[in-house]
Amino acid sequence: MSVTIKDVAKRAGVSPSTVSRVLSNHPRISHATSEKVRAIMQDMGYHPNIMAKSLVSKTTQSLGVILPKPAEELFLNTFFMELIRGIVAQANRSGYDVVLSSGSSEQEEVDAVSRLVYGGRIDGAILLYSRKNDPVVDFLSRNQFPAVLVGRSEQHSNMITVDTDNIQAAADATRHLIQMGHRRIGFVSGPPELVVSVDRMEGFKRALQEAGLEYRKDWIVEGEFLQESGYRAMSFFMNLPERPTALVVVDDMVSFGILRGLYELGYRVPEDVAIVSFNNIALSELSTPPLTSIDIGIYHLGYTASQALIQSIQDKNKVDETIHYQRHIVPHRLVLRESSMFSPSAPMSPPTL
Amino acid sequence: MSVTIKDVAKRAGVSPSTVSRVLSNHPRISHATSEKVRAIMQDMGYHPNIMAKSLVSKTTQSLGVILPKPAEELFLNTFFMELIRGIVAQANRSGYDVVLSSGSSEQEEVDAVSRLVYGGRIDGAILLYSRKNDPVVDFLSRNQFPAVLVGRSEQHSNMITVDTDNIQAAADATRHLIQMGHRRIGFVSGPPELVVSVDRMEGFKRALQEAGLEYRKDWIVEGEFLQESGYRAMSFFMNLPERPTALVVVDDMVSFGILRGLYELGYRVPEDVAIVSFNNIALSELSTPPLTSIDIGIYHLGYTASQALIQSIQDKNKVDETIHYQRHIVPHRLVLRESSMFSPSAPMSPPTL
DNA sequence: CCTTTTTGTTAAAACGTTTGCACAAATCAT
DNA sequence: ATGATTTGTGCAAACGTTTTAACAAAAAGG
Repeated sequence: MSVTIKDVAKRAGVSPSTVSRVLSNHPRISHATSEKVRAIMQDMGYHPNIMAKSLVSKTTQSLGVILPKPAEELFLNTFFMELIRGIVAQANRSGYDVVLSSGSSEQEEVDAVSRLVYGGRIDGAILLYSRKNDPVVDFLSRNQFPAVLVGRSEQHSNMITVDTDNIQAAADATRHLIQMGHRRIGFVSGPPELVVSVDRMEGFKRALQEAGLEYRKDWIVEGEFLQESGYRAMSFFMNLPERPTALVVVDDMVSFGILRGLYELGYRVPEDVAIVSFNNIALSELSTPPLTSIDIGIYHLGYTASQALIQSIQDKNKVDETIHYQRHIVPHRLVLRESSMFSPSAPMSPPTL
Repeated sequence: MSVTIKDVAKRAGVSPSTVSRVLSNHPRISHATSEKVRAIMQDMGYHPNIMAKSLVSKTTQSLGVILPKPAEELFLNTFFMELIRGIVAQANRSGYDVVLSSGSSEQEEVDAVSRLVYGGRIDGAILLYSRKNDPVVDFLSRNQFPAVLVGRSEQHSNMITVDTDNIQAAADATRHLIQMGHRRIGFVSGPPELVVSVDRMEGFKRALQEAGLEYRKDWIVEGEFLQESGYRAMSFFMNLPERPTALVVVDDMVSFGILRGLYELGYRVPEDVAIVSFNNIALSELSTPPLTSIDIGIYHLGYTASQALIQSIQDKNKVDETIHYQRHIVPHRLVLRESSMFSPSAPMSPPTL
C-alpha cells in the first residue's frame, strides 16, 4: 500500500540499509547518495513506519498518561486539561507522542497500564494524581518502569516527582497578608489526608511564627476543595466572637464559596475580610472581587513532567546504574488582585500612608 | 528480555502459530491445548507485543485526537477535558488507545498528523474543533483517512460528524421562555461566522414564529463567547426604550457577563430579566442565580465520536465501497434553574394559577 | 608501491507477531 | 471399509525497519 524503505532503495539503486542510514544521519554515508535518496524519498512520499521501527528499536517514542476517572469538578477539569496541554507540548517537541488511558475501576486502571507497559506501547508514564495507596504507582514502581508523579506522594520515595513547593507558596501568601498589615489571619484548609493541605498549612504556620504572630488552632478549618466547604468555613469564622481580618484559603473554588457567603451576609471583601488563595484558575480574575491567588503554573508542571520523564527514559538507556530519583519543583508566583488590597488599621499603630 | 510467543510455544511443546491462534480464539484449536497454553501464558507472564502485532496486522488499535492549541479560556478547557474523557472512555472500552497530538502552528499540526497517519500510528482521527478552513481536515479528507469532526463543519460534507442539534436546542430554550409567559425575548449570539451561532439563532427565530411572536432584528446582539460580550449585550438591551423581559444567550460564559452587569445596575434575575443559555458548564449551577441552561452532553459527544470513528474504521476494513458519511446528533436537554423561573404578567391576560 | 586505515555500501539476521498453505489424524457418510 | 470431510497443528513467509559483520574501494602512511 504505502511506500516502504525498500521501494525507495530500489528506485535509488541502493540497498535498504543505505536508505535507513540516510534516515538516521549515519556518519559514513556519502553526501551524494544522501542527497539522492532524500530527493527520492521526498518524491515518492516516503514516511517511516513507526511500528516497524518500534519493533526493532524497542522504543516507541511515546509516553502514557493515566487519566484519573472522576474529574467531574470544574477545577479538576481545567487543571487536568492545562496539565495535559503542557505534557503534550513538551512531549511533541521532543518527538514523543502521548497515549491516554483510563479505567473505570482501580483494577481496570492497572490492567490498562500493564497492557501499555508490557505490551511495549509506551516508554514511560505520567500519573496526574496520586491517591494514598495507588496500585498503579505500585505497579510501575515494582516494574522499575520510568514514571513521574505530578504532585507529591509519600508512597514510593524512589519515583520521580514534579510538584509545587507548597510550603513556600503558603508562606508567600501569608507573608503578603502580614505585609498588608493583617495580624489576625485564619486558614481554610483542604482534606487533611492530602499532602497539599498539610504542606500549605505548614507554610502558613511558618510565616506566622516568623512574623512573631500567634498560630491559633481555632482559626484553622478543614474541608473539601469545594465551594460548599468555603461557605461553611465562612459561617464558622463569622460567628466567632473574635474574628480574623484575613483568610488564607487552600483553593480558589473554596474561596468562591467564601466570597459568596460573605456577600450574602453583607460583608465586603477585602475591607471586612481579605482573602488570598491558591491555584489561580482562569475564573479567579472574574470573581467579585477578583481573587489574589498563588499561580502554581499548571501548564509548566505538565511541561516539566514530560521533560523529566523523557530525560529519565534516555538516561535509563544509557547508564543503567544510576537510577535518577528526582524531585522537581515548579516555581509559583503570587498574583495580586483586589481581594487582598486593603490594609486594616493595626490596633496599636496608626495606618501608614 | 520479556517473554514472547515463542517462549510460550517452546514451554508448551507447540508451535508459535498455535499459541497465536489460542490468543485469537481460533475456532480450530482444541480445548485441551488452549487450556494448557493459556495456563503457561499466565504462568510465564506473557503479554503480546503490540508493535509486532500492529506491524503485521496493519492496524494499531489507536485513535488520534488533535488538540486545538489555544484553549486558554476556561470554558474551552473544561469542554475539551470532558470531551476527551468521553472519547477515551469509549475508545478504551472498545480496546483502542488514544494518542494525543498538537502543534503550535498550523503547519506543525499538519506535520504531526501526517506523521501519525502515514507512519501508521493511528487508525483514525478525531478533530475537536473546526476552523473555517482547516488544513488538517483538508489533509485527512484528501487521504480518505477515517476521521470524525466534533461540531459541524461545512467544509467537507463527506466527513463523519458528531454534533448537537443546535437549531432544535435553541428552539427548546426559547419555547421554555414563551411558556413561562414571556412575549418580549432578545437573543445574545456569538460570532456570526460560527455555525453554532447561526444555528442557535435560527432555532430562536423558529420558536418565535411558531408562537406567533415577532422576530425583531433589533433585539439580536452578536459578540464573542466571553464574559465581556455578555456585559456589553446587557448594556445594549438595558438602554433600549422598549426592553425584552427575557434573553436567550448563546453560551454560559456570556450569561455570566450579563448576570454581573445586571447585578451592578441593580436589576434582578429572573424578575426583571429571565435568562436561558447554553452548554450547562459545571459553574452554571453555582452562579447567582443559578442558570437555566441547555446541557449538550459534552461527555456524550466525545463518547459518540469515538464510537462512530471505530465503527467507520471497522467498516472500512470490511466493505470498501460504501463510504459511510454520517451525521450523528447527540441529544441535549434543558436544565431548569432559577434564572428563568419567573412568569411576567402578560399585558392582556391575567396571570394563571 | 605495498600495507594500513578510512570510507561507503551491502547482505542478512533480527524484532514478535499473524496467516495461508499443507498435512496428518480423526470423524463422518455411505 | 473407503472415500470425503472436518479438526488440530506446524512450517514458513511476511510485515518494515535497524544493525552487525563483512567487504570493496579509496585514501593515507611509510
